[in-house]
Amino acid sequence: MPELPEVETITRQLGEQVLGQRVKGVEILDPKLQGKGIERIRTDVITSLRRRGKNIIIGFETGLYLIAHPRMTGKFLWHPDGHPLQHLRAIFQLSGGDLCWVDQRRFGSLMVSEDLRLLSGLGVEPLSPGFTDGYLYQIGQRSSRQIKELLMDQRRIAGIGNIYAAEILFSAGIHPQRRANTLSREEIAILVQRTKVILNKAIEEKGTTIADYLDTRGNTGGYQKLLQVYGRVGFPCPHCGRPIERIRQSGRSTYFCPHCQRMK
DNA sequence: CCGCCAGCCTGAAGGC
DNA sequence: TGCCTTCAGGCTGGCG
Repeated sequence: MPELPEVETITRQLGEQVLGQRVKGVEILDPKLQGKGIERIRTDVITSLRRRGKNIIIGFETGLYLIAHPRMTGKFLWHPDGHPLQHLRAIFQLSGGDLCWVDQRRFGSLMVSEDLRLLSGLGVEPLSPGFTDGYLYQIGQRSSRQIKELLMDQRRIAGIGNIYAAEILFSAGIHPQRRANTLSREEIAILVQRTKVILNKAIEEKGTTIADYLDTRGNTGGYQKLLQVYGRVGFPCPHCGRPIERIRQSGRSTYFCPHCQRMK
């Protein structure tokens, strides 16, 4: 579920909440999480917190890393003392409290490794200097895929999912089914610029909560108030007032304004 | 390389 | 009330 802004929020909060703490014990409640090496971090001190794409990377003094991917419903909750927790899948008992991994649908993954090569297939970070007009134009020219699919291809660009892809394309005025290799340099430049603006704004708002997402404090995000098209089928387009439509792309819903986002 | 689909899971919501 | 279908923010692997 979470995309880049949500995972960035989680990572920043964990940096404030658990950096420097020592692991006292680990309890794995979901059998699917067995065999991932998680028990190896039994007494380590947390020395770094990073994000790569939609992955949260917790580094330890021993050189181990815990790599967490929330998929649809995975989340870390820091020290939710006293509150009964549904869908609790793992508990990291730290010197300052409990870090709980909660995941209703159990698609999320946790794994421990000494190197981060398993993340080497991820594409450029969209908020890094490497995500330029030239880069997107180059990968676009080599692809006849629909532009929304390309934006969400984690091997090319790491961190954009279904919500922000729709919002970025609306903001750029580009139809989600446009073939990537038909976009002009001007359209590509707008796309890159809007991607950075929207992702940064969403981070500022601590992410988007549609149904399930919570940050590590158990709070919802704020960007759902700013969504222009996502989930808004039938509502008036904020630009032209015509109804927002929903289509299917590769089995997933895409929301857009057919008037403001033309095919040609 | 590409697109499409099932599968992985659980729960909410809507139709009848 | 209950039963059934559909839908959900992600990703992988298999097929053609």
